[in-house]
Amino acid sequence: MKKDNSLVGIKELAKLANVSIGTIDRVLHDRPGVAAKTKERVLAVLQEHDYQPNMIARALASRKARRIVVLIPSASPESAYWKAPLEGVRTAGSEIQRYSFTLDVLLFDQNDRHSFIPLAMQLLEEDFDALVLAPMFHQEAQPLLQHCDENKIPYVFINSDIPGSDSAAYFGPDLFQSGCMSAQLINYISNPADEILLVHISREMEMQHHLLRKEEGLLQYMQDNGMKQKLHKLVIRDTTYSAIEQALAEQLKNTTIQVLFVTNSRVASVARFIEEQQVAGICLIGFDYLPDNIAYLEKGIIDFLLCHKPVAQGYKSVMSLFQLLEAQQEPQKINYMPIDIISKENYRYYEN
Amino acid sequence: MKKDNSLVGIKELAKLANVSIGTIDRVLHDRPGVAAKTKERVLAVLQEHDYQPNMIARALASRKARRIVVLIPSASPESAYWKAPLEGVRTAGSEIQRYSFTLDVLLFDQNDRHSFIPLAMQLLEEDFDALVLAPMFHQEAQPLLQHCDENKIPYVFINSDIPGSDSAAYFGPDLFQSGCMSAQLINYISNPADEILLVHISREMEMQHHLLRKEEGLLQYMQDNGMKQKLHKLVIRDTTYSAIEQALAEQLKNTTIQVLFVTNSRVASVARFIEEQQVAGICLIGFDYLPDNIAYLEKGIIDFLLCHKPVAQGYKSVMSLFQLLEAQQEPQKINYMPIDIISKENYRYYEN
DNA sequence: GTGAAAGCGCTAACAA
DNA sequence: TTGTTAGCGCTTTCAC
Repeated sequence: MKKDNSLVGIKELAKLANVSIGTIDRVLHDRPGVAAKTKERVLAVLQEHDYQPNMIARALASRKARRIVVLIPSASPESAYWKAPLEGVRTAGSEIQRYSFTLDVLLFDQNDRHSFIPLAMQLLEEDFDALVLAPMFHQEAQPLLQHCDENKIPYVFINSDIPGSDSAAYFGPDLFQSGCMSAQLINYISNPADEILLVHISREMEMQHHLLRKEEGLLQYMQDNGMKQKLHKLVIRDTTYSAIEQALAEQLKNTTIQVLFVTNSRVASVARFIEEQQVAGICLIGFDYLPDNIAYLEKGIIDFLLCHKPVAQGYKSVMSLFQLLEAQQEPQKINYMPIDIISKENYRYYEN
Repeated sequence: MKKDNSLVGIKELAKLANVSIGTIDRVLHDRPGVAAKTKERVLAVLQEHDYQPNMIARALASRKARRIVVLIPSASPESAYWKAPLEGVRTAGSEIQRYSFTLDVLLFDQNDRHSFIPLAMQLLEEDFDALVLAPMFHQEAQPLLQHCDENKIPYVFINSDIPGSDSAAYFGPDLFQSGCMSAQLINYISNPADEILLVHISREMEMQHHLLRKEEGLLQYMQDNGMKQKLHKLVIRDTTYSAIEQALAEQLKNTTIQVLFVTNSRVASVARFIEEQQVAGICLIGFDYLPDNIAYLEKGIIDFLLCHKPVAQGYKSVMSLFQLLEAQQEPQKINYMPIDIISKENYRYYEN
């Protein structure tokens, strides 16, 4: 109603509520030691004047540093994916450190659940105010999540979700929809008579779930839109190049494929195969803005990459917790990231 | 060298340089009234300790509000495009007001250069510290830009550029590349035997330049990639629906078109035509994430929309000036925005 | 030229 | 249960 741009400070409020600024501060932070009636009165005044705390003054005055910890996989040379979320996390970290926040990053090996356990254990002993977790290992994460629940430590999931859990938010892809998008793209670039090869390349069980959701989306779209293309499926559990090479050679010997869809970032290996074997006339689609993939996009061997803004995932995960801790601002529960389509003509300006 | 995370404040520096904090502050801000020798000594200490000012304290202490003004077209019901940059500008505005920055938005009618002139004149008289300008009217903007140059007031361009000027930065699309992207998309979804119709819909001369750059990109790509599709071109200068309807009907009577490419956000009018006339088998591509366009995307009448993150353009324009003023951080000169591809399957998660 | 001191809006420790 | 007060690191004014 009033255009008064929140120029009220605790001093004015104190006067208006007939209390001292100390009391205002107490109810602002829901600290004990305020009589119910007083609290009520103060709250009323707060509401009435739509008090907005001056975050700068707050940051300057409070010397207690809050600690956010981030527990995600490390980027391996084999899979550079996690470099991106880490970058976003770091950016957020440097932004919030002005507000006396600390950020600690703990990295585990996504191929080895045993690398996760000690980190999770360690956190049980330590002091922290919020957690960003890539929940690759549901079982192993249980004690940690329980600890958080018990101590009212908020946590958000990044990249994949544990639907049943009490997380404050999820930042990551809508895998099913991502599959639909792939199917639509394939539908546009292919003809009904064409044949499609779907390739899963992964040795991790947890990952499989990721990939299968995409497959489901693809199948659903194909069915809903009456796509007549014949769909072949190839699962490669050995992620070495020689294994991939062999599996592909085998498959392509027996079938004529026009569209090849790789359900994750390993698409570069397939591209390498296509390049080395000089397979012609295949349209190749895969995932993620990674250097290897971009190189093949540039060469025209990969046609499209889908991408879910991994950097933004990291950034937003941290910032949502910052907002929650600093301003009691509850984040949205589910935050699906954009499904970006990257090609040779637009990758240069892409923002991860 | 030292891992000392800039914990030195002006107080310590004062002690180290054997001066008072007042003097430190003077050299920090290059204010007069410091003996050359003293200044030297202080600067040495500053360097040595790699002093990083505490921006929070600075913001809290300084009561002088800096003023950024934004001069862009208003969003009309006819063309909602500018709603998006405005939104980004507003978001940035609310973020930087914490740092005692003010932001004023001045809107002109993009169809009427006479609406621009008084605003530009008015600014010549007023006090402001930085400017965001959508340079639709080059001629009319000259006095203002000159005024800025003379008074060392930094300015950035949004949405379109004036290459020769002294702007601190440009935030907007790479129109040529945008045309290339369109062509690539068309290449994927069409066959060599297909015919393409390129449609420019605009009555503004300045706009024409925008559209022509896209056309150039398209043509270049087609040539470079040996596209055999026949290309027709239609220019519609009357932007009312009936005019568009008539022009399209005329054109489609004489030619069989498989792909229709509209070079701006007016694609919704073309979609309406296709819907009303029940034209079948046409793939429609256009620009911008606007409600009307999205509605037709949803219906399956528009197939793809290209988009250059208009909200982000507004946001970044303002923030770059904020960074420049607040931290003397020079922005990158040219900031081409991403070229996003939006379809029925991914528009839900799109971030403007 | 230089220093001292009073805030900026808030937090937190200490009194009452 | 409440009020008072001393800072947080910096800017700015005023006095020397």
